[in-house]
Amino acid sequence: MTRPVQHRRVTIVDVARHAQVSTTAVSKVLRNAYGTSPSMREKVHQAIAELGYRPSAAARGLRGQTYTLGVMVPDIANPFFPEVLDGVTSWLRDTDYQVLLAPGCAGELAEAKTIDSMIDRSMDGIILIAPVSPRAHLEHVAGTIATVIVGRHARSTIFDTVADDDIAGAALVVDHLVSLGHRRIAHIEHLETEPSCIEEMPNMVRAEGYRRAMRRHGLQAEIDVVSRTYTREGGFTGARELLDRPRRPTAIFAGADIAAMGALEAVAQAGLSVPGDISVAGYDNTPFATFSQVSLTSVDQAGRQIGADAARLLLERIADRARRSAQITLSPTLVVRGTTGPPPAG
Amino acid sequence: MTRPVQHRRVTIVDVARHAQVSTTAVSKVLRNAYGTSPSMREKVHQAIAELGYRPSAAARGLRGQTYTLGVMVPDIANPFFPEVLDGVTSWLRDTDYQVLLAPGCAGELAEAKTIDSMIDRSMDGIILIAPVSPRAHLEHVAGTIATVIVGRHARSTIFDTVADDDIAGAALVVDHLVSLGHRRIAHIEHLETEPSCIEEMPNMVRAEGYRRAMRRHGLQAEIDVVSRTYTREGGFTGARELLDRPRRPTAIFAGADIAAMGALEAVAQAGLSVPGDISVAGYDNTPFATFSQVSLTSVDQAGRQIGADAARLLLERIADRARRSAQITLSPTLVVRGTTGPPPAG
DNA sequence: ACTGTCGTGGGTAACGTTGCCCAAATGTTT
DNA sequence: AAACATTTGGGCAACGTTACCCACGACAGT
Repeated sequence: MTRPVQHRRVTIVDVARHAQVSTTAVSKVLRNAYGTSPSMREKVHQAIAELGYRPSAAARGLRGQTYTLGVMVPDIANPFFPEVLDGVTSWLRDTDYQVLLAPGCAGELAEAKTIDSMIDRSMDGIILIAPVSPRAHLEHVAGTIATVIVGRHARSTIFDTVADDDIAGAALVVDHLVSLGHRRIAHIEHLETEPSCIEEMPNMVRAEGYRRAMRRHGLQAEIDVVSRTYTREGGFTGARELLDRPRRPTAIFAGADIAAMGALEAVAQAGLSVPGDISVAGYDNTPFATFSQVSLTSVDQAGRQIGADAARLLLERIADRARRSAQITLSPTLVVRGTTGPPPAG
Repeated sequence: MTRPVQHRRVTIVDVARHAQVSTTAVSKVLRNAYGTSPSMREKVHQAIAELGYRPSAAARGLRGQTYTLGVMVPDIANPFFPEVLDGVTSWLRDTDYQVLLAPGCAGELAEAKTIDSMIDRSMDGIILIAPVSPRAHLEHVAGTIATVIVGRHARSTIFDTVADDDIAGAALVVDHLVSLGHRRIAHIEHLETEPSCIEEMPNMVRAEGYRRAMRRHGLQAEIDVVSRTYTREGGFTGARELLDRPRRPTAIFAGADIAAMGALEAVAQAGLSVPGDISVAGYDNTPFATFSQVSLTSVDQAGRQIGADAARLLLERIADRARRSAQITLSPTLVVRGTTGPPPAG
């Protein structure tokens, strides 16, 4: 039964004393800065190991770096985001940076609070995934802290962006469905309740891509969009509305797998079969879509790659805040599975 | 085109000057400490608002509190954890605390690194979900930082625990299957590669609960456990092994929904129907299980409640580090759905 | 009038780290 | 041999906040 004594934390001063050098020396070794001899490095490293010293991020933060990167995800329950996160962390594996996730940011207000809290904690940089804040606010944030924005189709001089080509992704789905013989193809989009900087958001671009592709195929008269959210609930009610139409669509393209999931439920509940009576496609190619009982046709936007690129850009921007901004656009691919097929005859 | 000037951060000194009071006064108002008159509070609050002041967590951390709580999750892709997290954040909604998530902790080494990084960042407290570290290490951590452990069936004087009664949960599944007429009920368990403090882990307790329930029904001869991991892959290969048995089980109880998902795939791939040829049950009652196309019978362990309890205990422990430790055990319930039914005749 | 007590406010020294500067010793060029 | 460059190490002052003290005036009870 060891007594849980409250030890005072080992500091750089303890290490310096133990290694018989100055605190400056220890600090230099820690940051492998200029002006350290091999023998000194040796002594210091040994002292660090013997005392089990760990630098205080708080004290470092007060002076500058914290070696902490923040990632904001809009919805932790959406299975697409873990994949992006995985890309981020695996890119940072061999660095000194620690990634921390800020969860639960529903709405512009909560998002601003979350971003502020990351700034307050002196993080070295942040990755914002599909933020809903107005453009001007993002610019302001990026002026304060190194920032990479994922998903938004924006171009700024002070932040970098990584996004999927949502126009192309939506076109892949429409092209696929048209080539199967569909004409009445409907879309379930995500609509923010607070309308700010709409046209930059990935969901809006997907809807626009759908419309353009439909027009390209001469199907402008068949364009049919219902506005919900990218959630199971949104997909469910959206699909139900579509199924109640006098001329029911023969295919539903949901802007996200999680919405497609809800749509599939609505279709099943209506007693219709997939893809016999109606085809359903999603977006994101989440693990759920690959599940063989579901086998959802979906657009793959390479979440891991997005995450890795975002991490890389963030490190570059931390190293040089004034460097030219970069915009990376990744090309999506279509993964055809069992939920899409030819429309019913007649 | 606003020029992105690098503003110096607004500090407590600026606020003090602007409000014509001392920094001490501002600090007191911020923490609503003793010794502030209403008029002073008024002045300070106005100055804070006018300057847009935000306290630096780094500086606060150096002195004591950071108002930051850390949550470690073992696997961000497992859909059960978002639910727990949701419970945590909703309980903390109206407090000054910010929750940060530390992702990706596969294995004991990565876990230790993650915990250390939270301690380095002077977090006020941490919630560890199903940690795999040895008992002694957890005690040591809890001696350094306020700690609540979720999932482990442990009892300590210095950390609190919240767990589901996994023995009872496993029994619910076995009882249900037996009442349907099953006898050959197999179990897919999760086995850590690094074997430390095995018997405390929820997965091991579930397996033990399965064994006890089988014995209670006089089915000790039918006990059949395959060891994998709580992943889709683990469930898939585990189920395949079970299906290849000369005397194939009539029911499979996977220790987690995500493993049950893999098991369902293996069953489908073997050309068997659920629940006609074989029944499948899971654990956690994740959103996936509720999906009507899957309709997985599963044990609900009230993730939101677990998270809320953990948050509450953590705040209590932060307020009083010496208080008696608490152990909360929640009773699971069984949600019967479509993947379980009577065994095939003969 | 004299001692306490209370309410109100401020001064100051940390907390642990790092960037800037300077000093001494050593090596290199003219 | 003198002048200069380079390497090696340390002193010191921040960074922004808070806990601990002390000072002052007002007011109550002797």
